Amino acid sequence: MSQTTRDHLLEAATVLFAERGFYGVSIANIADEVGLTKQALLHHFSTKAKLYGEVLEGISRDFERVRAQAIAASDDPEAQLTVYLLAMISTTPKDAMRSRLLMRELLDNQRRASTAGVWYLKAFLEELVAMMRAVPAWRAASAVEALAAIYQLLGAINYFAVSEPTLRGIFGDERFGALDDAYGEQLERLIQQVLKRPSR
Amino acid sequence: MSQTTRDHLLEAATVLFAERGFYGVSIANIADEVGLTKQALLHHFSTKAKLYGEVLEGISRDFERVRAQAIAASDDPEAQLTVYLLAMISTTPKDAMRSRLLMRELLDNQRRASTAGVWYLKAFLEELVAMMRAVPAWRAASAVEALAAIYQLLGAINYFAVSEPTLRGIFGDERFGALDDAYGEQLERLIQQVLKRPSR
DNA sequence: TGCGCTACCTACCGACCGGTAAGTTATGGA
DNA sequence: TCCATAACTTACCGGTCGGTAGGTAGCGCA
Repeated sequence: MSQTTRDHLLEAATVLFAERGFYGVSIANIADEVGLTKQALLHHFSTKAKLYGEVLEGISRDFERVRAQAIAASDDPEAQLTVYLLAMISTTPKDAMRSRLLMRELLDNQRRASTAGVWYLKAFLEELVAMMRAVPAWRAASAVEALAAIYQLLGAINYFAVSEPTLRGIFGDERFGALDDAYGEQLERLIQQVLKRPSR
Repeated sequence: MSQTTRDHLLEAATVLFAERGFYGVSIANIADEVGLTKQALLHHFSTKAKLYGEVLEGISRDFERVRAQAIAASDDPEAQLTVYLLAMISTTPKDAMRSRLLMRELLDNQRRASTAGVWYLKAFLEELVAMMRAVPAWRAASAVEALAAIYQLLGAINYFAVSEPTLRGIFGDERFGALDDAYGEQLERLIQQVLKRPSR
């Protein structure tokens, strides 16, 4: 069984798509990464678009697992959401990679999804809105208000995660390290502020 | 004089690069948009990279002009920064386009700038940090702390601007309109919260 | 033994990529 | 009037793209 080969291809594809985007990576690039030809890749995933789809489904599962852990860790909706959001920025490379892929999806979606008709982010956003509206201060808010607030937090989190290589290039490694530390602290405070504060 | 032709090419390039990224647009695409051949484009801008550079310089000038207006409008550093940040999200298509280009630059920078060695965003960020540290509550903060806070606000602003087509696709036009309204209101409150609050 | 299936391979296709070379056409100044 | 220059053009180049066609090698099972 070559489930392992398939998994290797999927893993390489995830990394490369996150780094360079759907249009910035060729299937030959991905196949090279695991020492195969692109025809071997096409044998496992019949088209590039299907491979990309499986990559997005993979990170959706990752997010869902993190969410389940956050929910299991506490009975307080506020704590659950805080843990979930902070988990996205915990500085492991894998978390940053997922953020990048999310951002790529937002940017490239217009071209890709409008032809494919698949909106990978919809369920993800709706779950976050549901978690937000379980928080006492947001219980009376409309779905739209909750989504707006959630999106601001997602922006603060993912924008930074995405910027890492650029900020490192601009400011150098040691100053970026200090920035990274400061960011984590301030983000937690920002989340608390938003969660405490009702919409109007 | 064909300064106009040059300008037309630059304008088309700005729109297309914002929509599809550096690697998602060919110089032939851009030239087609103004009814010329790609060789005509290469006559005005010798390479694709130079054209892209001029596009980024153009939006830098746009940002600088908006900043100058915000500074001229008030003597209060807090009001200046608020006006500047809110101007980025004022829902005109051009503002959203600039946000997309900024985001593309953050994402693609690793490939592009690391070879070119040009960091278009550095001056932009440093000016924002300077404005932040002119605000009373942030006067004692370190540059890194101010940058972290600024980056959270930039994230909240630009992430939303970038997501417009995707959110519109997921939720439809009318629900997106409601979200857009809610976003503006809540963003202003978020900016106030961050500006009032000292770092530690 | 032999059949079918999985997992790959080489060879190729038409389309497109950024860029070069070598023109043509129009303008404007000496 | 001549001639340089600007503003384009067509015709290419080598290379890469996603995908197809048609294999082959090995393995499990009847």
